[in-house]
Amino acid sequence: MPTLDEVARMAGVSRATASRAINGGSRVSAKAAEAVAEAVRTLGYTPNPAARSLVTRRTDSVAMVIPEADERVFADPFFARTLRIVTRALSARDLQVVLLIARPGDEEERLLRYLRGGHIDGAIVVSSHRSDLLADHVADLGLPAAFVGRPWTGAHRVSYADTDNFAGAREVTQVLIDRGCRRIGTITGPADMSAGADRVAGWRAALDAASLAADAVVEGDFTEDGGEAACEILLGRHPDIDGLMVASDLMAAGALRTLERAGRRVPDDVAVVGYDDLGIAERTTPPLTTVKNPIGDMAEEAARLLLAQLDGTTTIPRRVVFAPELVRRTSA
Amino acid sequence: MPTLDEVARMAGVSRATASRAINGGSRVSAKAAEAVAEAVRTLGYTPNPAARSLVTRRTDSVAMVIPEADERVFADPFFARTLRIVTRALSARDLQVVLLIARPGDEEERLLRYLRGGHIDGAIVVSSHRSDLLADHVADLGLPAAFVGRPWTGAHRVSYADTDNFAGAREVTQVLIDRGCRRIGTITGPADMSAGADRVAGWRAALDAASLAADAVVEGDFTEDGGEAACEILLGRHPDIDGLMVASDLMAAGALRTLERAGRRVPDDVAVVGYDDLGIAERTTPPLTTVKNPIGDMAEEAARLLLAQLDGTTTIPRRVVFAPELVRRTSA
DNA sequence: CGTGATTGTGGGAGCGCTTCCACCAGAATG
DNA sequence: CATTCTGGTGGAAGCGCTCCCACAATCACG
Repeated sequence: MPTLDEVARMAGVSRATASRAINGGSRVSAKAAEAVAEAVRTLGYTPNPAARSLVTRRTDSVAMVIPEADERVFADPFFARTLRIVTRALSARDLQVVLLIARPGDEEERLLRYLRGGHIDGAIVVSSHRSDLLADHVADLGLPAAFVGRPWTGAHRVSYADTDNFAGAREVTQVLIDRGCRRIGTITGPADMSAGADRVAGWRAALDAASLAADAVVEGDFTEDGGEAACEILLGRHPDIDGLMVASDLMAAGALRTLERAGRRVPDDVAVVGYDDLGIAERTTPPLTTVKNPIGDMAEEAARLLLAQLDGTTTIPRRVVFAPELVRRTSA
Repeated sequence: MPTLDEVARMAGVSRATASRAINGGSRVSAKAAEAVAEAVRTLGYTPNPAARSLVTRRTDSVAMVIPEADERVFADPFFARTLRIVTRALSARDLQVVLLIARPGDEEERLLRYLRGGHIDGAIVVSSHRSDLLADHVADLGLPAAFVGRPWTGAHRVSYADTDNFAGAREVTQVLIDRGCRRIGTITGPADMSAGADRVAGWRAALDAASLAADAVVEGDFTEDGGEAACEILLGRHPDIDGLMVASDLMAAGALRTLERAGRRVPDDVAVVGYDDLGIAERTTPPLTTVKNPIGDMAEEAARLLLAQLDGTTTIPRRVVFAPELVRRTSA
C-alpha cells in the first residue's frame, strides 16, 4: 500500500502539500496539484482511513441500528425497504452504512459501547419498543442520530421521521363503518411498539365516534402466522364479527387464511382492512384495502435529518410526520 | 473521551501494561490487571478504533457486497435472508458488517477503491453476474473473501458456497415429466446469472433425457411482474403447454396469475413448479411444488469460509456446494 | 550462592495522516 | 523604496494505540 509520503516524494512536494492537494486543494498551486494527482494515479494511492480518522475524528460511516430479535427483522419487508433507502441516501454522500442488529436487552450494552466508541459519526435507528431506551441513550451520548418511527421513550430528545399511525388507522376503520360493518374487531401490533399502540388507538377512536363497541381486540406480533392465530382467537371470542381492521398487511394475510378456513367470505361476511401496503396487500385474495405507510418518505427524511446534524446545520431535535394514504381494494 | 494514557495513569501502570491488560492480558500480573479493569470501568474507557486499526492493520469489520441495481435488491427475499444470516454469523465474532450496494458498472470503480482502501478486513460477495468481474478483482487484491453463489467469472480463484442449481432444476422438472406432462416450458432467470443459467440447463437436461422438446423458453428477471409477463409470452407462443418450470417462486407467483387469467387450471391444465421455497411458495394458490434453495446453509458457509481466511487458517480457495431439496405441494 | 530461565514492566518508536505555524517569494500599497 | 498583504510551501507536532525491546525482579536448580 502506497503512503502519502511516497506520493509526495514522487510529486516532488512535501507531505503537507500533497495532503492539501488531495483534500479540497485550496492553497495549492495548479502545478503542484497536477503533479500530486499524477502521482496518485500511477501509484494507485488510497488514503488510509484509520490514519485519517485518527486525526480528523470522523469516520465517514453511519450505523443503521435495528434493535430486534433477528428472526423477526427481515420477515417484514419494512426493514429491508428502510435499509435500502437509507443506504442509498447516505452513500450519495459517501457515507458507509454499518449494519447493527442487536437483540434488545441481551446485546444492548455491546451496542452502546459500539455507538460510544467512535466507530461511526452518527446513527439511524429503527426502534420504537417501550422497553428500549435507545433514544435516551443516544441523546445522552450526544451522538448525531435520527429515528425511523417515533421512539416510545425519549421521543422529544431526538430527531425522528414518522407517519400518523393514529389517523391512518382511524381512516381505514372508517371504511369498514361506512360500508355498514357494525361489529368491528382488530388484530393489533405488539402493544409495546408505538406503531402498534397508535393504530389500536385510531381504531378505537373511529369506533367511539360511531358509538360502536370497541372490545374485540387481540394482540398480534406483526407476523403472518401471528395474524392467523390471532384471527382464530378473535373468531372464537366474537363469532359475530363483520369487520376486521388488522394492524399490518402481513398479519392480515394470515387472518385471511383463517377466515377462509372458517368459511367466512371476504368482504361479504367479514370485511377486512390492513395496514402498510408494501406489496403484499395486492397479492392476497382478495386484495387488501389498506393504508399506505410512507416508509420511503420516512427513511429518506431520517437520512436528511441525520445529515443535517452531521453538517452541524442544526442540533435541536426535529420531528417530521408524513400523512398516511388510504388504498382501496376489494377486501372492504 | 478518555484515552489509554488516562487509564494507565489512574491504574498506576504504564500505557504498555494497560494495553496488554486490555487485550488478552498475558504477561500481566493479577494486581495490575485488576487495577486497569477498575480504571476502565470508572472512566468508561473505550479503545479508539482508528488508532488501534492504524497499528494492527485490522478493522474488525467486513463488507457485504451486493452488486445489483438497488431497486431489485430487496424485492427478492434472497438478499434480506442472506444479509441477516451473514450478519449474525459474523457479529458472533465481533465483526461488524458494512453494507455495500453498488450498481454494477456505474459505481464499480468506487466499490473497488473501497475494498482496496483498508476499510475492511474481508468481504462477503453476493454476485453471479456475467458482466461483473468482482471475483477476479477480489482475487487480484488478495482480499479475504467468500462468495454466496458461484461467481460467473473467476470462480476458481475465490472461495464460494453454492447450491446445485442444475440438479435441483432437473429434479423438479422430472416431477412434471413423471406426472405425465409432455409439453414443458420454462421461465428462466436472467441469462447472465449463474443461478439462472444453471437452472435452464437442468430443465433442458431433464427434457433431453425424456426425449421431450426443449424449446418453450422465455427469459424472466426474477421478479413477480416479470414472471407474469413472461408467462403471457410463453402462452402466446406455445398454447399447448401442459407443464411449466419457473426458475423462481416469485416469478412463478406471477405466472400463476397469468394462468388464472387465461383460464388454465393448475395443476390440471398446466402443472407448475418453482424454485427457492423462501416462504412465498406456500402462500400462492395453489401452493407451489418447488425446490428448497438452501440459502441459510450457503450464507453460513460463506461466513465460515471468510472467517477461515481471516484467521489465516487457509488461503487456498474452497468451494462448498449444498444439495437442493424437492418440496412437493399441489401445483404439480 | 552463582547461573539461567521466567515473568512482569515501562520506555519509546512508529503506524499514516492532517493541520498549525513559520516562512518566503512576489504583488500591491503607501 | 519601505511596508503590508497575499498565495504557496514545508517542518513538525500529534492524533491514540500496539508492540518491540531492554531491563528488573523473582524463581528453579545444580
